[in-house]
Amino acid sequence: MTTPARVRVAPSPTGDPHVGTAYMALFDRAMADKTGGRFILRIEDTDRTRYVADSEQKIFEALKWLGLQPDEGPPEHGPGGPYGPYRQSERLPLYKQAADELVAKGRAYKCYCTSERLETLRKIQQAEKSKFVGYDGLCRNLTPEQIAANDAAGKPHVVRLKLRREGTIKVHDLFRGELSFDAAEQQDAVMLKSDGFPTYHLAMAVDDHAMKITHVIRAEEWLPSTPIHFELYRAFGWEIPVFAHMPLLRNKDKSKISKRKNPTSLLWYRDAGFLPEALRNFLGLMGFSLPNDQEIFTYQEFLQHFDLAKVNIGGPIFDLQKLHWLNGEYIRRLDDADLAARIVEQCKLLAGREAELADLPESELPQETFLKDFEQKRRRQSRILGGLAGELTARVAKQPDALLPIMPLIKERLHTLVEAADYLPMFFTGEFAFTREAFVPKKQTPEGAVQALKEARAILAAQDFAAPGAKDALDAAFRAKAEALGQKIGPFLGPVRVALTGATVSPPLVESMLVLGKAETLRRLDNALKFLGQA
RNA sequence: GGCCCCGUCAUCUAACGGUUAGGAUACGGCCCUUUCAAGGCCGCGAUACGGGUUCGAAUCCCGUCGGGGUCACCA
Repeated sequence: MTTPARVRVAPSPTGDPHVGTAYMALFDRAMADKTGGRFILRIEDTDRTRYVADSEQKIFEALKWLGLQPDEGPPEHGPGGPYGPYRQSERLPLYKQAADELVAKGRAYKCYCTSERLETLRKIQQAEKSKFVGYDGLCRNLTPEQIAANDAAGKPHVVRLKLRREGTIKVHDLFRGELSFDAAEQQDAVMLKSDGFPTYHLAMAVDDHAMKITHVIRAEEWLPSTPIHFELYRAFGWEIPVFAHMPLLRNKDKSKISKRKNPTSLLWYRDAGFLPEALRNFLGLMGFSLPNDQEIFTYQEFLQHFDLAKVNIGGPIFDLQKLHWLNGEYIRRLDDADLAARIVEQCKLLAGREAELADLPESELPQETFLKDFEQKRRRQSRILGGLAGELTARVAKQPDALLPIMPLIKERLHTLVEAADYLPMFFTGEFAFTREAFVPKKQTPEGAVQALKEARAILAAQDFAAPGAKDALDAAFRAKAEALGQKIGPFLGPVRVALTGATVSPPLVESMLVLGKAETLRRLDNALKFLGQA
């Protein structure tokens, strides 16, 4: 039952690595691991007009980041393998040979129709509301003499698959079972383009066959062209692998996930401070579930329960809000050293990218409210974090565990690494642009603020920060003082918080003071008093 | 529009043909609290609709409706 599967992910290098690629790669990786098989990365670079030079490198990095490395793939980025080359542009002779074979067998033919003719044809068909839209087969029955004449005249041509005109074409899908398509509605698809490059259809079949792929796990958008693929395999006389059409990831409006409505670049998720294991977990939740309502799981746990046949094929909406929650869960489970290291890495990743991370004009911001807020915040936070890179790396270089004491204070406040920007700066600078409003919220008075600062200063000045139990002692002292003044502890510590952190929202105060040290804490209180004109 | 796929809370999903249709996110409330979080408790909230089959249907069948995908010398 579990013969080793050979599966592949086959992205085309046309831009940033896509979240859908990672989604397929996860299920590929699981299928290979579950069966003791192999996971292959094949680069489908047959479209020269859309080729982006550094895309392939990014795809590989993104898969590595997610821990979804292939077992076989282009040797420049990894393991290589016995079925190479793994880049379609390096396999051109194979496709030519395959196309020739089909023509020789009478299963394909040369077509000399111009793209102008094709376009006109399409327009007419659409205008006539014709049931059939597609190539009309004009060149299907060219005589050998006509073909020779065309070739002699140097006319460019494509090679088209010669499909049956009647009956039904049966295909099989792992999830949906047998599916029938009317042969008359299929068109003679192009196999070889006039530039000598293959189309997806030919290249996919030739390579999957040559690479001994057992399971074609791909997106549902391919379902309509599956009849062509089955007929192609049949024309060659090859064994047909199992086809499994995975659901499409969706935008909030249920349309297929797209750049304009949802972040689709894996690099975006990395930049925004999502943990690879959290994103991978989240992708695993899309269409699959573990027993006992378990939502947070390691790859090993996922694998333990994985069964390709149990995938839920209703198209899941990619809910960034839930990923945000899940990422927070993962961050909270990180130990302090790990979290600190990841924050430092994130800082380095973002350093020097201020221009790229500038605020977006309203018109370029996403429409959806959560995403819009997230993107605005994330850009601001990214700039702050990037700016901290130098200071952080310097401190860690001097003292490797310098950040450790801070981690417990911020860990449970983070949902992404980038959100550390909201809490970290106060530990590295005491120079704040104070405003009077911050010190004096509604219902409070300037005198009250000054008094609170002075009282707090007195308590702190009398306390040995290094003493055991310093935290509890300070807690108690602040509490007692607030009570003595007839105040609640919250409002009492308000001005102190602003003095110490420059913000009205911060990590817990007393713990923060202990991290800062007595001298720095007192200095900041004095600065604040000076600002309020009460030094 | 033709063809194809899909249809359980707003979202991700669970439920041998027999459950008060479960969990999670989000949202609301309460508790905890030093701000913000985190955490705890409670609440809101779904089997698209109509027919069958069956003692019994979210589950099987048909239809309707809805959503999506696809109709390139792109993948």
